[in-house]
Amino acid sequence: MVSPAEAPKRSTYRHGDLRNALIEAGVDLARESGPEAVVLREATRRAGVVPNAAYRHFADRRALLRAVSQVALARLAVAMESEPEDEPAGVPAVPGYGRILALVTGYLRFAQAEPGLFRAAFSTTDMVGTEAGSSTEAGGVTAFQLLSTALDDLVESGVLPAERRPGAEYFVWPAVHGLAVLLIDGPLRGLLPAQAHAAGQRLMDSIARGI
Amino acid sequence: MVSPAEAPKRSTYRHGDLRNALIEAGVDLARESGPEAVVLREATRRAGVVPNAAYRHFADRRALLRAVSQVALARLAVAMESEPEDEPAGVPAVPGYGRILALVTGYLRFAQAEPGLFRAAFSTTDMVGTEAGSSTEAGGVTAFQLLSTALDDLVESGVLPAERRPGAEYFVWPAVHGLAVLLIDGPLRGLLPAQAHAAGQRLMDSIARGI
DNA sequence: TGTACATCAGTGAACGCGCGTTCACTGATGTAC
DNA sequence: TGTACATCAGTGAACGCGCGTTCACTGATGTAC
Repeated sequence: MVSPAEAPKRSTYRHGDLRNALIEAGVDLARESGPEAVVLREATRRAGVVPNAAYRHFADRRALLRAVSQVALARLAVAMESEPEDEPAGVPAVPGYGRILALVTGYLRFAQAEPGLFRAAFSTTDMVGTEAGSSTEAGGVTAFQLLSTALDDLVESGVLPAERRPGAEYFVWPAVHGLAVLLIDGPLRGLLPAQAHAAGQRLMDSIARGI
Repeated sequence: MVSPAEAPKRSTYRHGDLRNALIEAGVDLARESGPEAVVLREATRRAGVVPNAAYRHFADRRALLRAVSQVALARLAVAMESEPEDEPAGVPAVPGYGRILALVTGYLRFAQAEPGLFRAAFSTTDMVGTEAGSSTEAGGVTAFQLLSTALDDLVESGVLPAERRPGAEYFVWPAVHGLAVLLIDGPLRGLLPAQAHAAGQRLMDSIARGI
């Protein structure tokens, strides 16, 4: 129903890189309709392969979803890092603050631009490298880590008093994440990206004051 | 599979209050496994009724979920309001601040005690009375409204400068909601209620400073 | 360089499942006379 | 107080669907000789 000729007829018997093809299909599904749409049969269909072929590469449906989730987390991190660090008038140019603002803006922008993928990122139970300092296996850096080191830098440059540092990410992150979530499917859903950006700015101001 | 004798054999032909029975069953399902578990057939099963009987009271599955969601929102509000307003040592007794702290604590406590119901509360698209000041039809008051009026009181009692008031709930609420969400299925999942409470306290301190 | 063979990725067919939803029905209840 | 009847809440049976998952298979590929 999605598209008539979804399956790209293989010429070879072997697929070649089915595992990644399935993950990519799963990512597409998540983008379109969120994590609950990451469905084994549809993923195999899109990869042009028979349903049970997936079991050569994933133990079960959850395993595929987990892989998709990790990709989503990685993309979120990339979106945060690649957000340009522009510092307009208003705020005095505090070193390191612009960095955090950019990360947060990237976070919110990603959530709004890719709600399905954003939800998929946080849909699975085991999140990589966010807690207890476990390093990322997938070869990326997580949103949480980006924020943490940015806060560390803030301390290092003397902007943030060291005694305020501990646990600061448990304050900043929830605030941003909460705004993102409410923007996606909460009562703030209707907001345009521009309005969302403004809300993010205001949030960041308050956070800066709070820290 | 859930329970052997789930269906409470009716003696009368008519059920009497099937609509509410279905909602109540739906609420139970949400409590047990979240909004995606709110399933028409199971709800009718628990109400001791044949599946299609539900269509006398709900247009479709989504309509039932919507009703369940409203109940969940109402219960969240009740949990917030009934949270005792104790003000321990540390913080100076600012009038109205204890109230907000209690609301927030109730919010977090509910999210952690009833994660499935909490998720169900925010699962549906049309949330009652949260935006544009639409009043609650269900006869309750929403979390958002509680917070807003508490902030109003804070201004009235002179604690919060009036110029800081506009949009304050768009800062406080996301922060609290974000913490709640991350506590439920995010990387902060493992935290014990006591730890969560501490995190909430710290968050509130930061918020108070931020406001 | 050529042949035999083991590996194992993808096939084909099938399963049981629970779901949402539609249909024509039936029989308890409340109302009009 | 009693009877006829309309209403409409719940019944019974069935539909088509897509899902996850298992089974024995097959045939392309890479390796050993």
